[in-house]
Parts: sequence; C-alpha cells; structure tokens
Amino acid sequence: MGERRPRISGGSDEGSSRRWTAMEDKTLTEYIRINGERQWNCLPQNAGLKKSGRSCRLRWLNYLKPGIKRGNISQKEEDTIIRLHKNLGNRWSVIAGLLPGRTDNEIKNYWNTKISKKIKEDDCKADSTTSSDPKPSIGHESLEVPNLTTKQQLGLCEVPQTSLNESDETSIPSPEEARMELEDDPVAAQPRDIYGVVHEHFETILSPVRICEDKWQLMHDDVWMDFEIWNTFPDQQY
DNA sequence: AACCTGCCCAACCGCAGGAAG
DNA sequence: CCTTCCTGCGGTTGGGCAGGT
Repeated sequence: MGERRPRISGGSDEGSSRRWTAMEDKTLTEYIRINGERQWNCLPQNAGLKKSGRSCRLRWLNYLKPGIKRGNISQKEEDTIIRLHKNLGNRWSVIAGLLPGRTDNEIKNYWNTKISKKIKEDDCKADSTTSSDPKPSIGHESLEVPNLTTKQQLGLCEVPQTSLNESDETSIPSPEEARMELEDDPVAAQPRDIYGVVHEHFETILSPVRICEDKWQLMHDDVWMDFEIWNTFPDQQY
C-alpha cells in the first residue's frame, strides 16, 4: 500500500460525535490560545464543545498543538525509537519526549503497526536458531523494567515501597545500598540509572540526572559514559 | 463496479498518581 | 489522614482508506 492521504475532519464526518470536525478544532485552538492549557474538564463547557475534557486534551496534544510533526517518521527516528524501546519498554511518553514534535500516541501507533511487525518477523527467523527473550535489554544484558510511572522513572517522585517489593530484582535500593552495589558491581547497577536519563530534550536531560544523583549518589562517570543510552544519540555531546 | 480484507491511526477507556480542600 | 477532582499514561477499539479479487 502506498502513502495514505491525511484525514481531514469535517465534510462527511460532520455528523460524527467521535471524529473532530474542522470547526471543533478551530474552537479548541482558539480557546486554548486565549486561556492556555489548563482546566481541561471545564474546557468543553466553557468553549461550547460537545466533547469530554480528556478528549479535548488529547486532540490538542496529539494533533493541534503547534510544533507537532505528522507522519513520515524517518529512518533515523525509527532507529531512535527502537533503541529507546529496547531500553525503556512501552514508555511511550518518555520516548516521545526525546523525539521533538512526535507524540506518544503517534509513536505507539507506529510501533504497534510497523516496528513490532518487523520485530516479529525477525523473531520468527531467529527462532530457528535460538529462543528469544522479549524483555528490553541493554547490550547483552537483560533489563527488567519495573512498572513505575514516568515521574518515578525520572526520580521526580517517591516510589511506594509496596510496588518495589513486588519483585526483589526490580526494587530500588536505598542510597547506601545503591552505593554499595555500585562498588561491588557497577554493571549490575546500570539498568536503574536509565530512569534519570529520559526527559524532554537535552537542555533538560541533566536535570533528572542531578535529582537522581542527589537521591542515590551513584551517578558515577564511568557508569554513565558506558551506558548504551548515550549511544542512542551519537551526535549529542555530553 | 462492487465487494472484501487488511492496515492505519484518531480517539476512547481504565487506571494510577498528584494536588487541593 | 481522607476524599474528590484533575491530569497523564498505556492499552485497545472502531472507522475509513487502499489494494486485491
């Protein structure tokens, strides 16, 4: 199949309550231009839109917001997505944060429709020789990704002890434990450090790193420089 | 030309975390 | 603390389109 035409709201869609019309887009854009991105729940009523606040938010973030790139994901971007997914798993919002102009929804869709298919095909080929492990990995090492929120991954909020205890392998150590672990085996400590890495653009990428540094005091230079995530953006100077 | 099938992607839903009262 | 509301995230769904028959 060839390139698809972009879908345009309105026209025959005018009667649909699901699809956004051009007029609704205009109304939403104008409202946000004046009032800003907040109070999503009140927005539909105030703006006179027959949509939910969440729907408005989604429409704005994924489609109307200035700077959104649409379609034509380049080979370089695809490579980046694959590398990041390898390290982060399905952290679409985090991955999107590292691809300026791309939304989590778009990346998720791209992954589900294209990349995962490619990977499946590759796995089928590989199956004949070796059993594959779908877990995200770093280099040759398997990486368990705990089920944490983005803020938890970034070290911006506390991780409840209950969720940490679900698996001993994925529990985050205390600063003291982490330091000891790093001294004993720097490689073993690497996977958790990924959570400090991901943030929107590289202007801010060091901010969560610093937070983790304060928190765990284990941001050893060698660990960071060895970590594969840096290779995700080979052009970037650190 | 009409119908069928698979693909794509916008939009929805449920859940969880955070903030405010 | 507890409750309520808001926001954000990831999984899933459903409608429309392109290509095949």
